[in-house]
Amino acid sequence: MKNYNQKRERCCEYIEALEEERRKINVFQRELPLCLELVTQAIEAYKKEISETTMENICGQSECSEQTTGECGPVLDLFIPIKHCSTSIEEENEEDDDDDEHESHETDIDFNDKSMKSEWLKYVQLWNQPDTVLSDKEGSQHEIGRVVEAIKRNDGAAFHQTPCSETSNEKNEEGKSPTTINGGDQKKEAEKDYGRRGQRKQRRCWSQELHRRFLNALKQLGGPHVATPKQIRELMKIDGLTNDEVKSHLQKYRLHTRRPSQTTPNNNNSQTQHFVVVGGIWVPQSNHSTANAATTGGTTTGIYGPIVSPLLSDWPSHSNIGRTITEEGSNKRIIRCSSPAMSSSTRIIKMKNAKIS
DNA sequence: TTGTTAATAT
DNA sequence: AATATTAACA
Repeated sequence: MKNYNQKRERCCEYIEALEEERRKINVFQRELPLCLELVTQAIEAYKKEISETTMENICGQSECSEQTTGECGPVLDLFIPIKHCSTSIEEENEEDDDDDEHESHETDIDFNDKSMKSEWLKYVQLWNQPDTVLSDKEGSQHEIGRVVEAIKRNDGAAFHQTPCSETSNEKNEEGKSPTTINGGDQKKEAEKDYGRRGQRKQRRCWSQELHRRFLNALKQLGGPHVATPKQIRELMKIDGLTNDEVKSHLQKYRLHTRRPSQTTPNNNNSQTQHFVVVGGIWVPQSNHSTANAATTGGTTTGIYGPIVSPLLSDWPSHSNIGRTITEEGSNKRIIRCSSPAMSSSTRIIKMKNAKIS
């Protein structure tokens, strides 16, 4: 009776929300085929349920609906907490994107169901590490587990230029302690896995979100040249993240930072920038005067790109990570900097020292 | 601890 | 080719 109406109404709500979701996802059809499929399936399931409920209502029977509910309800609850705010995954991203202050609540308030779920989702997004996340409630839902797994992989691959490790992710069930998410266990796992043969940790993909946090921390600390790995790690508040990882990422970031800007229009082909050796470094012939600036690693305006802008942009010079894919450079302008690893002041100093001593 | 470099893996 | 991990060194 009223049960029926309620149920029906709820289903309609779900369906509506799902369809909206599907519209959004549709844009990323290519990148998130499974996600799309999942949502579609869910919609179907709910439609089916509605019709079944109708039948029940007519016949006065109530029985088989339980199954369908059991099957697709959890999925929806997992992905679309309609009750609260009809968030989508992306919106969730936005949420902890700009505001940095509310990180405290993050650790405080969770432990009701919803927060647990969002935590879960966060981890799904932030890490490509497959294991240790699905804690419980998979008893009846292998299917969902698989789908989720697939989505995780897909998501990881979709948003990043590097395909992460897509293939090696499917050996994570058995009886392992399923509860933990943090780094300690990851390490242990890694040791277990690679202990015999090698000792390489599983490669970690720096997802957009992760990188955003990284940038955030960087911003707060005053830029890539003053921030230290430890500080960054602490600000990022990702557990399992190690200093070394941050260090490595920071290193890469800095390299990007001091790379030549893409500004030089290569239209004139014979445009090989002429470099001149000044005091042991390569500088563009045009302006020797910037040599000093270049060595300081500070505000170089010479061959090295603008440095302090990265506060807002993802990667200093070029990046097809985040934004629209801006038609990759069809022409390579390789000549750039003569020595790729030629870097900061320390190097120069070292060179000098070496020569002196 | 941090910054670099180089070797190696993905 | 780009990235990530690691070890070694200053």
